[in-house]
Amino acid sequence: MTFDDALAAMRRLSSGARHAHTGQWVAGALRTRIAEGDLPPGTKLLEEALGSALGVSRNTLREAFGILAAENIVTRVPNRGVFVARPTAEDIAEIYRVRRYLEPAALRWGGADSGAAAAERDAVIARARSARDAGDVAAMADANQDFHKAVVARAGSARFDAMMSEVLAEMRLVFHGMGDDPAFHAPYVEANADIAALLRADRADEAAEGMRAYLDQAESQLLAAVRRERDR
Amino acid sequence: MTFDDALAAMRRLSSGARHAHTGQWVAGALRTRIAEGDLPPGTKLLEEALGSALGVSRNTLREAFGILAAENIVTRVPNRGVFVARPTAEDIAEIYRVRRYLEPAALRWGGADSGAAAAERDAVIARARSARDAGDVAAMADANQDFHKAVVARAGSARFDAMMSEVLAEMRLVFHGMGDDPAFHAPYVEANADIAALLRADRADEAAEGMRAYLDQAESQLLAAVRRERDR
DNA sequence: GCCACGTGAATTGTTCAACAATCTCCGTGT
DNA sequence: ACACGGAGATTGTTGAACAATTCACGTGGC
Repeated sequence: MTFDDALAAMRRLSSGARHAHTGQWVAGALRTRIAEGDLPPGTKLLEEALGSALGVSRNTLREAFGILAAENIVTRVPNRGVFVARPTAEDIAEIYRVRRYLEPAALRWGGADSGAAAAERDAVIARARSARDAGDVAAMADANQDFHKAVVARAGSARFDAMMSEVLAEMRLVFHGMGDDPAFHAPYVEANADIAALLRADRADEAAEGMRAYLDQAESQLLAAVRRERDR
Repeated sequence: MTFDDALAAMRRLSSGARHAHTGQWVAGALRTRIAEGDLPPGTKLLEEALGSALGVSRNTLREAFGILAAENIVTRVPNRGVFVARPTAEDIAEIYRVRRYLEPAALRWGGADSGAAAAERDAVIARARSARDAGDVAAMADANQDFHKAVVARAGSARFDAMMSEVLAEMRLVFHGMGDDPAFHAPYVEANADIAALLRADRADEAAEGMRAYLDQAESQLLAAVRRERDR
């Protein structure tokens, strides 16, 4: 049966390509569409339409919805359907609440970091700087997210990594919900560099407190921008 | 249509009782069965059998499995089925990794706590003490979990509360997987009280560091017990 | 004009029956 | 002892069905 196995594997790779992974697959497809900015916040996701578009049954699509709902990327309203999440002010507050504990904790108690980790942070910062100088807002936002992910990675917890990724995915939704102002991300490039410098100098406690102040300021700036957007 | 509505609501409450909630309902039923200790770790959850037992279709049961899998209460092995999770040593390490950041962070940065929060902690500690004196292991474990939940609640984040609940649910699975030693929980009653005292004295930083040491010790003690159990 | 009120269509929640893919178990031959 | 095949059981996925609920819209009363 080995030959048939190989055949089946190839068929799986080329064509439709899945048994026991369809739900994950669909969830992934939707996740990137949403992160990319197609399917903006508030969009209603019709089961029939999406199911036929992706070539999966309504049941399977539903499973994917379950996954995305658990990640807060999508909102399920009973008997009304699922929508691309549109984070509220309270959602933003919760995002920063999470970050304001998670990131400082990872800085404060993450231990002395390996040279590799420090090098990776430096690379991310360099990427952010060149994106800023090139005026590439998307790349700047990406690099910023990568920096904060790297900070949390110091904790070495898969769970925290996942939580941070979810929270940052929600941040993307916030940005997609409003006009993406180029001047918004720029100041944070050097703020990140400052944190990295403190960390490299083994001043973890100061890095942690600096991060808390940083996040406090970022939150109020973002909330102000959102309010401005709402009253426009 | 108000009368028909009321009728429908009553019918819903009395009989089968759900449209748009069945998945949650089933997940909840399974969750308590597992937490209670029926369905011990490693148990295979047959779709056909469980579905008919709970009076739901295989599809709906599957949705419930998805919810529980996201909570790490249940393990999904593709094409093999779902099993009540049997936490490995690495899982235990991850649990304590999470707790070792989350709880100290909540202590350190949770701010001055309200009298209500302090009073609730004291009540929990009193409950733990009387359970210990009465030799009621289950009640002691419950009170201990409540204390640590109260600590994390200082952060005021629904997300952290949920994460802590999940992690503690996994801890229950660990305890169900081994013989529940009465002498195991007892020492932690006073350790909790010490943390609470530091907090009440506004010595948050010491409370945080104390908690880290506490959790370090608890982890190695638990890992040793698990290893002992494995080699039995 | 405008608001309460059905009424019918559209959509979701759930079930059921089927089938393909995969795993498990068990005998067989070597 | 051990690889090799099947037969049966279980999971993964689909499609169609139906009940429950919401939504859109036209009607009538004020």
